[in-house]
Amino acid sequence: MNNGSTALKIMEVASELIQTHGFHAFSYRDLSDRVGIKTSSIHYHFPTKLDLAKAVIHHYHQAFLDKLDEFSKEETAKKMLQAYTDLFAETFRQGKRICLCVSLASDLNGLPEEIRNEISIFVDAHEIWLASVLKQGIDEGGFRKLENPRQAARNIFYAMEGAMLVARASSVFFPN
Amino acid sequence: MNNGSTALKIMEVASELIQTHGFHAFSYRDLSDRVGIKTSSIHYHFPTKLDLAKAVIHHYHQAFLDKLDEFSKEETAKKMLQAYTDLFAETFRQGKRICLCVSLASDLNGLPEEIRNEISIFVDAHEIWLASVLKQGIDEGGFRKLENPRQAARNIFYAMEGAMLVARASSVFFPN
DNA sequence: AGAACTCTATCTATCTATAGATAGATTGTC
DNA sequence: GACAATCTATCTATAGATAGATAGAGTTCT
Repeated sequence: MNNGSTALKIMEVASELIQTHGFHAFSYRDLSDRVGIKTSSIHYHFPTKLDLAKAVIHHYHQAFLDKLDEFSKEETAKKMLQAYTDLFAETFRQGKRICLCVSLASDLNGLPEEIRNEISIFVDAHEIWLASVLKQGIDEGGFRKLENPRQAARNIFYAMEGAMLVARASSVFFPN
Repeated sequence: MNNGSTALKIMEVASELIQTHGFHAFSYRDLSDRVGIKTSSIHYHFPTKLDLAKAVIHHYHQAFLDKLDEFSKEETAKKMLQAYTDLFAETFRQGKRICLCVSLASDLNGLPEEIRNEISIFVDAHEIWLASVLKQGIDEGGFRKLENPRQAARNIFYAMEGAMLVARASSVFFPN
C-alpha cells in the first residue's frame, strides 16, 4: 500500500463503486477498467479487497471529519445542520450515491470485525457531532429544547441514511 | 417455478440471506446447504437468481400487506403505529435482519428494472399506509396536527429503515 | 389389471465465466 | 544498479447455469 496518486485514484473509484453498487457487487476488473491499469497492479497497491476496503473507509472517514470541522465554522447551529444535510443531498445527486458506511452496513454481516469496528467508530462520530450541534442550537435559542439531544441526533442520522436508500427505491423520486 | 413446500422453503431461506447478508453475498450453494437439496434442484424451481429474487419480493410484499391489514384492526392510530414499529424491531432481533426492500435498495443500481419496480411499489405502499394512520391519529386527536402527513409518513419510514442499518453498524447497540 | 407412458422433483456431472490472487518479466526513474 | 510501478500470464476457487439420468407417483390405453 502507498499514498501515490494511483492508489488514491483506485480508492476514489472503489469508494464510488461501494457507494453506488455495494461492496460485493464490484470487482477488481471494474476498478481496472475505470482506473486504466491491470487488476494485478491494483493488487500491488492493495493486496486484498479487504485491504482496499479498509483504506477506503479510513480515507473517507478522515475526509468526512474534515467536512464536519468545516461545517462547525458556520455562525449558527442551524446553518451547520443545513451544511450537513446539504452534503448528503449533494452526494446522492452523484448517481444515487449513498453514504459509504451505510452501504457497508448493509453488507456488514459478511465483513470481518476489523472493518465493523472502523464503521462503528465512524457512526459514533456522526452522532456525537450532531448532538453537539443540537445542544449549541438549543443554547443559542434557534432550536427548541430537547429532552435527549443524543437520541435526537441519532434520529436525524437514521432519517438521513434511510432517506438515501429509500429515495433510490421510491417512485416518488424516480418515477417511470 | 411452483408453489410446493420446497419452493417455499427456498424462498424463506433466500429472504433471510438477502436480509442478513445482501443479494450479492449469498450463493446457490448457501441455499443448497441450508435447504438440503442440490443447487441444480434450486434451478429447477427458480431458473435464475433473479427469478428467485422476484419470487421472494412478491412473497414478502404480500405477507407485509397482510400484516398492515392486521395492524389496521387496532383500536387507535397510536396502537397501529406501535404494532408497525414493533414488527421492525422484532425482525431486527432475528440476526440483525433488515427490511428486504432496503437490503435490495442498497444493491439496486445493479438490479434489473423489473425488480426495481417491484421495490418501488412496496415502498410506496408503506408510505401510503403510514400517511393514512397519521391522518386517522390527527382526527382522533391522539397525534398533533401535521402540515403534510405524507411527508411525515416518509420521515417515519426513513427513520425506521435507517435505524436498522445504523443499529447494525453502531457500537451503541453492539458494543465490543 | 397391467403395460406403457408422462410428469415432478431430484440427482450427478459438467460447463463457462469470473472472482480474487500470485509469480515473474519489463519498464522507467533516480 | 536499485527500486517502484506496471505488465503478461496464469492459478485456484467459486459463481450461476445446464445436460442428461433416475426414481417414483399418477395417468392412459388396451
